[in-house]
Amino acid sequence: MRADKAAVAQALDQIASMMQLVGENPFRVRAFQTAARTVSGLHGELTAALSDGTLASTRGIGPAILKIVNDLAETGRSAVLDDLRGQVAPGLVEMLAISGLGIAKIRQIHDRLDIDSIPELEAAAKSGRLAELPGFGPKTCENILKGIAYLRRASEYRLCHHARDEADRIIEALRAVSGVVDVMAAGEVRRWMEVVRELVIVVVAEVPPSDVFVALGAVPGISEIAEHDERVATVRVAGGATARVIVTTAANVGVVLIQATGSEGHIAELVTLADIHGLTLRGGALWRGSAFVPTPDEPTVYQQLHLPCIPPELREGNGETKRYAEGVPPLVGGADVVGLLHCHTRYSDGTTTAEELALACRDANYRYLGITDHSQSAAYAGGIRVEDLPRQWDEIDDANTRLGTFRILKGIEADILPDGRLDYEEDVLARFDFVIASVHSRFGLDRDGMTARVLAALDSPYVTILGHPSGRLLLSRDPYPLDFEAIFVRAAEVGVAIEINADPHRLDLDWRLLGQAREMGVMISIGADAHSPAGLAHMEYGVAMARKGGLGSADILNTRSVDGFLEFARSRRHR
DNA sequence: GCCGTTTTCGGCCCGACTGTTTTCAGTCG
Repeated sequence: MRADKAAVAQALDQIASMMQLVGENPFRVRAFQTAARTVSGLHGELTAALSDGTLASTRGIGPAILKIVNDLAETGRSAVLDDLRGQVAPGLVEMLAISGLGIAKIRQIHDRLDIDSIPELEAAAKSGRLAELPGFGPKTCENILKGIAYLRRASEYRLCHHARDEADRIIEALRAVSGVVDVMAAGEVRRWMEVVRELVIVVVAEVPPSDVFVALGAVPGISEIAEHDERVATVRVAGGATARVIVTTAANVGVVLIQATGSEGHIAELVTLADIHGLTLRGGALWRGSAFVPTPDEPTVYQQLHLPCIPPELREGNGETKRYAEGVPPLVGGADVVGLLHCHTRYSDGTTTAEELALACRDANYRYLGITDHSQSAAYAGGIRVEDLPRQWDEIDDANTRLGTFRILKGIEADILPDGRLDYEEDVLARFDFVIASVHSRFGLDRDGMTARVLAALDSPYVTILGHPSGRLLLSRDPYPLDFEAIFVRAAEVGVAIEINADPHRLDLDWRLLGQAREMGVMISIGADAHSPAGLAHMEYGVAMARKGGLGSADILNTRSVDGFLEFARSRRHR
């Protein structure tokens, strides 16, 4: 096994991108893009899906792509991919990530200006050479420069799920080093930040740090040690990511882990508190006068500072030490969430049936599943036409007879149209168990226009949940401007929940706004936005955001039983 | 390249916005 699901999916996407750049048939390209999504959304291991024939019988995977997936899985290579790599400069593929640049423009840039890298493109845009091309004007050049700047800023960060994968690989390698007792992720990864700039790994070792660093250099996948002092090294791992590795002893791991995890603000709060209690937090250790205070774990440190152990998610320096001096109210946990909401099936842009998703949910100990395919206006996502709804509802009824106490609910993710109306007539909306309303188009409205649009949608008595309320796509699209205070006031008033969309590309509502939403009486719903059974894994990120926002079980709509959830949806219709 | 209650070839996702033009190509969701 040389490549996992993610690596194969990435390779298929690369093939699709390069095929576009060489002018391949767009439908052939789309077949590869669909296959990439299908593979990354596979339930279980790729090897299993290959050997038991699941993948071969999966929709969208034909003989040609199956062979490529097989080759990639077994050897990590594919003749098709290698061939394309010989034809297309990697810089051109990178350009596809620049917003506003598509295939046609990139090909023109390459063919007419002989440009095949982003730095060359940037220079041409600045010099005015680019604006001379037909179809390119000053606005286009300006947008390309903006797009390059955005991409560059974004490239300093990684999405949290990618960061966690990278951290896990490094941790695994470090665990194998002789003399290493324990290895754990700290920093932004441990705080569940939605984007991560720096990986930080703490190593507990019973040998001197220098021994660990020597061994580190020989670990497969770690290409160089960029710098290190007595106990800290910065290493580069395969793929270009860097990580800070901090080595400590078991007697001091409490302080080291706290310092490696907390934001600067959190550490500053702790330093102040230490001072108040006659202690000094300095140099990676805790001191009482000149006496070293052993801290074998984090609770010991917080205890010395007269604090409860503050969960890592909350260590942001937002005054949490003051807020939690009396004790930490219990945060919502993954097991508290019993309903899996916001899922797509083949009726729109999902890859499986409602029943297949339901079985995966039941296996994962959920008690109900809310299917919410896209509504009719979302043509690009294959939104459901009104005439197809009864067929989906029949299938759900049918599946429910086989699922025992598990329950599938009939929902919809209805587009909020530019004027704030929803995407179906009221008599159709009334037939769903619940409705998620989301904006998927016309992101360019100004703050007042967008706020009025969303407020109007909240006024529909059929809306249960406002989906991904800011529209942000982390590291690729900024949120649209919205008056969240006005939205929270209205949502609380009319009894609409607001979603934390758990897709790691979104994590929207922003956790920074959750405290305010709760104070204003807004119910929060955690939505998986799953397009396949693999999407169930999103929930961990959604729950983490809720925890970062300081929310407890009672603040979350889908911790309620199916009856409690339905009651929430219904009560709003009868106000 | 994939698929089939339109079934082995011919169709596959389309409407709207943006910036460029001066009637439309390219991009996006």
